[in-house]
Amino acid sequence: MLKSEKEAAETIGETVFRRIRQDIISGALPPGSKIRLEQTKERYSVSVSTLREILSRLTTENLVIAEGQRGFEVSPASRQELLELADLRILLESHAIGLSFATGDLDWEARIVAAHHKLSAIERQLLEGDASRTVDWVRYDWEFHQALVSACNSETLMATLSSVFDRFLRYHLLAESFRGKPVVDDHRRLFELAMKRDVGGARDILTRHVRNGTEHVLTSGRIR
Amino acid sequence: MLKSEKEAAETIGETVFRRIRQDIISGALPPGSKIRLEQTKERYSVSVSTLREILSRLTTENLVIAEGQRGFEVSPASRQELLELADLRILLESHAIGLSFATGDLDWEARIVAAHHKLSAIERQLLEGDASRTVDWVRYDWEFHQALVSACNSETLMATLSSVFDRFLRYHLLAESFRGKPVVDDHRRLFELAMKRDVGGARDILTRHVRNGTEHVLTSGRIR
DNA sequence: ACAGGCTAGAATTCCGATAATATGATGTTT
DNA sequence: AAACATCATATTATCGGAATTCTAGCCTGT
Repeated sequence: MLKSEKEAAETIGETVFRRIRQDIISGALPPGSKIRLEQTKERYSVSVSTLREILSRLTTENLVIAEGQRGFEVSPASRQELLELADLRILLESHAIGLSFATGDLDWEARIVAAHHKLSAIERQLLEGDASRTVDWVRYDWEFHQALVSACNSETLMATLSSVFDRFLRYHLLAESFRGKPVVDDHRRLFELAMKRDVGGARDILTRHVRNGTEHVLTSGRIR
Repeated sequence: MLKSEKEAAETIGETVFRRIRQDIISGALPPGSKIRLEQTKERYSVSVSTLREILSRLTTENLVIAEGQRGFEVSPASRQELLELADLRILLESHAIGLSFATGDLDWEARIVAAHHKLSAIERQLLEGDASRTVDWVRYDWEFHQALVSACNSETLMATLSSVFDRFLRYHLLAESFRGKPVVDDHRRLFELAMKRDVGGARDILTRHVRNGTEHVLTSGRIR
């Protein structure tokens, strides 16, 4: 988890991988759209081989679909998948919260305090109408939720949750609207409950948080 | 040449992907071992590009690790990961059992009956000492557990569970020994509880089932 | 020993070629 | 007009090889 010194060995594939993944999650590459290799390799300035490598990777976490001899396409968005992801996120994150709250030490608390501080600062700006910070908000939101579970002591759980979270996030970014004050309140409550190590309470808030978010995305009407 | 139709839709990459994945799970490619591209591409008769594509895919589910400019290696096995996988399997499969038991119809019951029939037939042979069937047992075991959750109605959950299951299975195959009668009894109980739609009971058995399996692997002494 | 540099081997990336397949247009039959 | 066959074009899947960069083992001189 310490990634200090030897970060220099970044390969092109790795970099572009993150870029494409980001573009899918953010909606820059819209759901269901065909990914033509010649065209896309220009866009990201990589060769076909490297591009295929990247797209292949993304198929494993279902952000991209590879069909027989028909190439790749961005995984389509469906109401059904959104509901499944919401369910899974609640399951995984609730579990992780239980583990994390039980063993978190002072460093863990500090991470949460810090993450919530940044998050709520951005949220204040958002509520005041400064929409330019939504990109930051997305990152800080994830970092806050990650901080909450960061003491769960299971790489595997964190990785799985992370993938589910990102795929869930894609639907929110497709809906293109910040849910507003209820979200901010949820985060504050989660923060307080974490400090009190109230697992049950946190789980309840989280569950509502995710379900309301899902509802919000669905009623925004951009998902079929 | 004539094209054999059913098989034509499969790409080489797909085929070899499954083969390599299988070889990792079965231990033919041992944990922690370096994967030299030139050498490995011979072994599976594919080009470097295709091989890299495949290995990249496997990194996403943590069966292979790609390190900076240092190539690929089979993900090492650790006591810690085994415990994490066990935990995650219990979490996911218990949840899926809840969903599945609630909505399973007659077809679902039939799938379980069929799967358990096959599984127990193999297990009888195994108990009588016919070790030649372990490969089949592994498949039928998974098919039985899959049948149990097959009515959970969540592709995402099934896919996640499937990956966790396989990675968990790798540890069992490394331990190289069938646990014997307790496993058979667990399966019979799970079968009966499924027919009775007893979610709580099934979850209890499953939890014990997985924990005992983990214990068995750990005491077999092949994992550091 | 050991620091530094050299070198053989690997990995990464790109490119061009080829065969197989899909797509779309065109024309023909019913 | 709908269904079907045929063919040209576009795209994919795969391969082998070349250029570049990085790694790791080895050598050498101190």
